[in-house]
Amino acid sequence: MRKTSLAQGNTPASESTDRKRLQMADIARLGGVSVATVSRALSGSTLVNAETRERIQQLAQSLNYSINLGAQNLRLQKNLTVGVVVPYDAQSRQHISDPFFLSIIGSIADALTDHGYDMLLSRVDSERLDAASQLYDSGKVIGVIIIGQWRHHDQLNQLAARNMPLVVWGGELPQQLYCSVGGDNRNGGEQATAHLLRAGRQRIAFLGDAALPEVWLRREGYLRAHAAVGLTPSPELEIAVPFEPDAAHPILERLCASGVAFDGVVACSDLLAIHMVQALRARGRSVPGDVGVVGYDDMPLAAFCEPTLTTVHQPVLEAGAELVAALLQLLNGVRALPRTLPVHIVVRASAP
Amino acid sequence: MRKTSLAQGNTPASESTDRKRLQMADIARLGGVSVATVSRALSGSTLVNAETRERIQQLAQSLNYSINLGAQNLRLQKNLTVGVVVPYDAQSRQHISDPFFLSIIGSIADALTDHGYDMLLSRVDSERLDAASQLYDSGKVIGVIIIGQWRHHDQLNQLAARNMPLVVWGGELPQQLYCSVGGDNRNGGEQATAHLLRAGRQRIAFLGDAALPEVWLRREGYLRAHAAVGLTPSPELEIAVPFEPDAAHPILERLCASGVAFDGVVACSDLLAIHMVQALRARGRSVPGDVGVVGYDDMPLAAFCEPTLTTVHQPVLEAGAELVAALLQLLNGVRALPRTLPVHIVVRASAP
DNA sequence: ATGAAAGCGCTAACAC
DNA sequence: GTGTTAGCGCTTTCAT
Repeated sequence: MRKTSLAQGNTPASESTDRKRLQMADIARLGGVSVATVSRALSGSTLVNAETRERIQQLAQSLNYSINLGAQNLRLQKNLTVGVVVPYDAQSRQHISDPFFLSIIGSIADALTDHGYDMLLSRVDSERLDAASQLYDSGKVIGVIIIGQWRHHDQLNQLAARNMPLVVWGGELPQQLYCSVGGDNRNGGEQATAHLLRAGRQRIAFLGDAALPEVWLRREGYLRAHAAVGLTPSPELEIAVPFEPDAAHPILERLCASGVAFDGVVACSDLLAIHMVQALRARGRSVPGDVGVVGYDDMPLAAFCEPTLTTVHQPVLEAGAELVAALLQLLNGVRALPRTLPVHIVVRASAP
Repeated sequence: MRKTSLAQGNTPASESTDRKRLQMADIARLGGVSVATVSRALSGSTLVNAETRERIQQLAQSLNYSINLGAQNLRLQKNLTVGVVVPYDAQSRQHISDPFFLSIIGSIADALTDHGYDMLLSRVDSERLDAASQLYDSGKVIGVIIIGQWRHHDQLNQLAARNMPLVVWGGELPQQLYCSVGGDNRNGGEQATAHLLRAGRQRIAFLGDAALPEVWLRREGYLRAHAAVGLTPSPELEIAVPFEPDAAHPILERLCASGVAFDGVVACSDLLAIHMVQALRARGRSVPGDVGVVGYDDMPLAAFCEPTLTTVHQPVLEAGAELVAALLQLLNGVRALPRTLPVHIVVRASAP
């Protein structure tokens, strides 16, 4: 055990060069006071003489000293770091790339910053969402925001049951123990579908993996919109497509080649919509002439694609704010109810 | 001072409900051994009896116990968290929204995850990049990656001088004390400009804020490409435009309305390029007919815009990996040299 | 108004 | 092989 109580000893191992970090004992020595006084001075305590306080603060500042937050947190049992978990697809080891995901991360970062929290960005296997608990159990973060429910509503429920503060971006499901915040997927799916039906389209394909709750809900909207006009869509029009473009593309091409007839498409992301347009045009079918395509998310570039995308707008900025607000509630021991944010269709060229 | 050495006391304040966190003492008590043994067992030490080790590990696992990393880090003087700083524009308080930025965050997240590091995402005022040092001084992170140099090469140099492990995404500048990783901006600007010149365009506008080093370098390429064919671009063709679309748009419109003649545009981001196309078309000028437009970044959607964008491709995935690799080098006490990654133009419809 | 000392949850040197 | 104990950098009670 090293004896030097002052931070003079070279930091061992790992920190190879002499990156000795300044600590309170150093400030105390230099200021000719005790660590206790430094601690009080830096926290602005009135217990310490105003003149001394001032002097110590200056000293610390001039040396770029910052209180070691690890130690402070340990002592104070506090922590201002929130974990934001972005699942990745284990099979494809796909990178975070969907513009919508990235936007929402940005908006969460902003909201957390506004409230003085730090954001620890973490990736976990989408099949093991419960791995997120490690962040919490190890005390690294005080709560977690997970982007998307993926296929594991069950795991999310278990996490919440362990009473880890948790908010999930996704759909509101029956018997849900965790707090979710999400767009109104059912209504979004319905609006998208109804829009196509109103335009006289009859055979509308649905692109998305209904094993994901959000997609499942959109599909319900899709069915409901059909029912509202006395139709039942043919099952062959429901195509299970993952969100990852690379994995999705061949499936879309197969669909176009399959001979299954359709004149409308409801895609569960703008990215899917764009790839669908590509696949269709590659086989000589026009959009929106032969087929009307509606996307989902209204990503920033949706208005600049070719064709400009008709799509269901999700309120990204509000999403970040709401996710964070809900988590803060939980941290205050207040029960946070799931929240469904309104969505609306934006009509552009891909499905006028 | 609370006396209970076992974690039975309710956690005070902030944690309102009884979210008492399990700790080593609890496992020790339940396992009928000392904390030291638990510590050794969980670290897989062979000093402890194999059977006991096994038993303690099971016990901990079954209770979802995870070692408190704050305490462990304090004791071990280690830390596996890297700060990733995304500056924001103070005036506009713009959100992170440029797809290129978001992509690079994603690629850094992946690279850090691959190396077992956590990523703390933090936003700072782009006029106070030196605020990033607080992350380091407070021991929250062991090193920092800053996205972009913005207007403060000087502040970055100061940070590096304090010998904080720092890597910056941006251009390589003379007298640079910090390690930068970036695309070859000079060459990128040159390729973009040369491409337009080759197509017979004569008056080429340059869109970007040359106060930013990366833009400055691209502008050098722009000038060099002109020089190579014996031209000197008119100064009125250099337009100082910020990256933020909302701030940029009016400037672009003013340019189009100004009567300044031009038949080509080199934009410093794809987003700017797209907005430029909009502004031009709004005034009845065609792209690429009347004006050829080249973007920068080759964001994922560049191939799907209208018109599809001719643009300078930046290697995003490689960028994340290189940034992280450089930081790891620094952490190992190895000097990391600035690195300039090759870029190449991708020719699409906006400037064939 | 200031300092000495205990302890936040953990690890490791030193006993036995 | 296991327990006892000191101490990582900080805050706060208690004594002065």
